[in-house]
Amino acid sequence: MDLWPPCAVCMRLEKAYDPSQIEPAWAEWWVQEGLFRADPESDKPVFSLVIPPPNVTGALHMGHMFETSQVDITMRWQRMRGRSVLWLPGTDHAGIATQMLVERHLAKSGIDRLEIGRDRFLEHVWDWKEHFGGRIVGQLKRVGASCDWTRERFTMDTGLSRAVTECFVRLWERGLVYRGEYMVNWDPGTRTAISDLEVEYSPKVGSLWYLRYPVEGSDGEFITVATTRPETMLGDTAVAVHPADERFRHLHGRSVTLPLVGRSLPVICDEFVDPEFGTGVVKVTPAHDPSDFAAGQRHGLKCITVLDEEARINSAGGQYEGLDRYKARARVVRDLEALGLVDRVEQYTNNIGRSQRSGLAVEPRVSTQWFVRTRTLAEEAIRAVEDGRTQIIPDQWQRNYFEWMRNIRDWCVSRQLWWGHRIPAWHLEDGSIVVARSEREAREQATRRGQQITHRETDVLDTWFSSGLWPFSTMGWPDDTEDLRAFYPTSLLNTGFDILFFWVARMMMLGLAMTGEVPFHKVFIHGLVRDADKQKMSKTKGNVIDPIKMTDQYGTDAVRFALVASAGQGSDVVLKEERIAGYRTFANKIWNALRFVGMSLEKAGADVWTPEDLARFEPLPDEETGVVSLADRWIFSRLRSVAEEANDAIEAFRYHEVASTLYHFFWHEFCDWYIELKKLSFRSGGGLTNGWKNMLAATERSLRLLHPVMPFITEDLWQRLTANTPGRARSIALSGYPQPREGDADPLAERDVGILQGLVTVTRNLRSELGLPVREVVQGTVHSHDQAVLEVVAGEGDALLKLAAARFQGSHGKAPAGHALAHATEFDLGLDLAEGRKQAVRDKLEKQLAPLEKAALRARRRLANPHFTGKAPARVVDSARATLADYESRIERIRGTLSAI
RNA sequence: GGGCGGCUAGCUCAGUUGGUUAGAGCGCCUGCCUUACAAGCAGGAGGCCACUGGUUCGAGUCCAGUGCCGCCCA
Repeated sequence: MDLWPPCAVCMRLEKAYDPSQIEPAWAEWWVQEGLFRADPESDKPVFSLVIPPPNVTGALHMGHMFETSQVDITMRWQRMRGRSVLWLPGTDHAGIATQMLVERHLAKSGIDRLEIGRDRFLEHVWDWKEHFGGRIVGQLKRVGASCDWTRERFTMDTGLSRAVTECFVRLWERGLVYRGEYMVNWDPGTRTAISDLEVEYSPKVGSLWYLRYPVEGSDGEFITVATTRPETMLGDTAVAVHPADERFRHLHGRSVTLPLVGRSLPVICDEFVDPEFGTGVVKVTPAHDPSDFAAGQRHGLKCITVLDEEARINSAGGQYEGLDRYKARARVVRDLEALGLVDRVEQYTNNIGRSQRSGLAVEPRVSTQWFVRTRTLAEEAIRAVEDGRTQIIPDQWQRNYFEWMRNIRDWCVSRQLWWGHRIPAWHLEDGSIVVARSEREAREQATRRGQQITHRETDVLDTWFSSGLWPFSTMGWPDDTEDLRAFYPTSLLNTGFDILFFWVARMMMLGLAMTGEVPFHKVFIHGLVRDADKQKMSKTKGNVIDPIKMTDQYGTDAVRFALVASAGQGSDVVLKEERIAGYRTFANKIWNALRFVGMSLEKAGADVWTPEDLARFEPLPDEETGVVSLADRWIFSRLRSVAEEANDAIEAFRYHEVASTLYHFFWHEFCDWYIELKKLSFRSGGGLTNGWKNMLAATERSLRLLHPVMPFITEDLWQRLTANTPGRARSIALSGYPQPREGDADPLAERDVGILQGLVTVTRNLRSELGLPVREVVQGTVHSHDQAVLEVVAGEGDALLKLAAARFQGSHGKAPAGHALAHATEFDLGLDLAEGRKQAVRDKLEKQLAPLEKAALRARRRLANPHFTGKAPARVVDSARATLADYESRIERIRGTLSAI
């Protein structure tokens, strides 16, 4: 990439940072250069992660962006600190969602999938995938996700499909897959079974109808049943009462007649009946209600299905055949009313289960489906978390995981769809089934049984079945590959709590069952991205903030920073555009700081530096005086602390802490104090002095600290800063992450800069409170008992003049009465002022006195308490004494000043 | 019905094992175009840490209860 022709100092930057000028090019360069390619042969320690594969037809939303930002921080950090990193990207075929999308698309051109047939339809879906599948991948590249794009996978790739078949066959062979007629959640919209997890419940106000069924052999006697779904009465095969319910003892062993149909229904006794609900008598419809289905099994009742795949009444519904379930309901009620069999109707609110996909009310339906037996799989998955092989962070999610796993039900994995992994089962002439890795293998099995294959199973597998294999199917399983050996189990999974059960739990179960190992050692669960009103972002609400739009407008770095800085560990992000704009100004600050450093270096005539100059850990002394400047000692010490905090925070997934630490350091320490102090020693034409070398090293190290969080601007500036440095890394992403070294701490420098900052701040404050002209140099005296303060006053006169516009004399001891105007812990400060300012001084000091006296009173009371001095640890008591002494000293000095002026 | 989380400045949120006068960003007020940045600089105001009780020498932090908000499961 030759965006930057070599120049003496490649730092002639525009005044304002414009991310759109640099980001797309760097994003492309990172991919082209293959900087993030994983090396299975590396002997470095490994850090690996697979991306939660987004839907292949999807577009990047803020949730992806948030997750990607966090992961990218971790991955770039791991890479910079010398790990062999694999970040494996890819996409998911998203069975139902994609099939619906393509069906809708085809419908617009008047094409019906049932007319064109399975094969033609699948061709259309693949076309669609080729056409739109690249979008989200391109967006991930654009926002700088440092994935190994050479390893991109898709859940329907040949290799992954083979893994799906292999897994299914192995589960079948172990008796962990079974097929049978059971009640499942049926989505009449997509006309497929769906799993329990794909049903979303919401309360809906409806009616509770009380229907009267005539008792047989007892003329004129009725029993009344309560139901929310009168149309299902067409499929009733019994009525039930609780065995201990005395009210209905006389009905035991009797029968009733089902109105409209005329069928005779036995009265059964079963404890599933709640005597408190309705009348205490319930109609039993085994084909259309889960608990009725179970009761039907217990009592050997017939199961009469009256609804078809689209929830219309079928031929078993007699005169109602062909009616939609809601129309049928109205007709049934009307007809019963006409017969006087509707006793009454009450308003009733119940929870309606809706399909996550179609939004239609789910219909409990008996059908033949494939299930994974989950109990033993779940037990192993629970154990793996209990014994710490996999750690869930933050740990509150562990409880949810255990709770769900312990109450898990068998997993319905068959879907009546076309787009997905077709179940590797073949039907034989005698109605039996073989499960096999291939049609040939199936034929062999059939032959052994003396049978012929009639056809292959038409159902496909739940999308989450293939997603459940993702951590190892993507690395070549079931073969024993180099990647699997190097990178599996993966180190970390970063994902949202919304798919903890859908995905994480299934990966745990299938991973352990197939590979004998946990799929990942740590799971970090992040929160949701919400809008400014804390609402979930959704297309239907129209409140989505498009990450790509924000990226184009403010820069990826700003969007990433806003996302990670806005969320405490594991908590939701409330995202406002102003916040993103705020971090663009931070990027601009960095840009200008580097612009200034570059310009100044150019003026100084320094243009070439060595890697050693950049990697310096100890500041160099001034060539003439042989002394290391206070500013340099201080910034090197601060860099050490910040490196420590940043490393610790990233390691522990405290991303918001990384963000705020770096933000504060760069802006309020590096820019506000370090650069300002260094300006004092800037000279033209002096070349690359030691002072410059120190600044260069500090600047470069700051960029490296920031890189994982703000990859684009730091890459760009780092490339410019090091353009003429021989032997440097190709990219900042491949340079080292700053590590704290014990010897780099300089507590004396930190103390002295603290004093300097105190003097400057107190002076500025006085200046503002007293209304002194901003740049008028004032004279004054600093009184202190502390030798360190007097040394700073004597040694940092230039800094005080520049930063506080003041010339100070040091004076040992207390200030004479009335001379000082400000009283800090370590010093009194006096300025030479005209008389007229005295009242302002008085106001200011009196304002300070009140809270100080309150605090002193509290401290005094505490120290007077013998329980405190007796029981609290000595260090706490000592520090309380010191604090009180400080309060009292300041109060006394302020009072002294007040009475003297 | 069972479970989980939250309640701290006008807004969005930090606050590690209990220990000085509770922090940040944004917003607000005042003054500055100081030779990197007005997307800037300097200064400032603003808080019964939801409520009640308890443990403790000491509670935003630990315990119990109450209220409100949100989420998950049935």
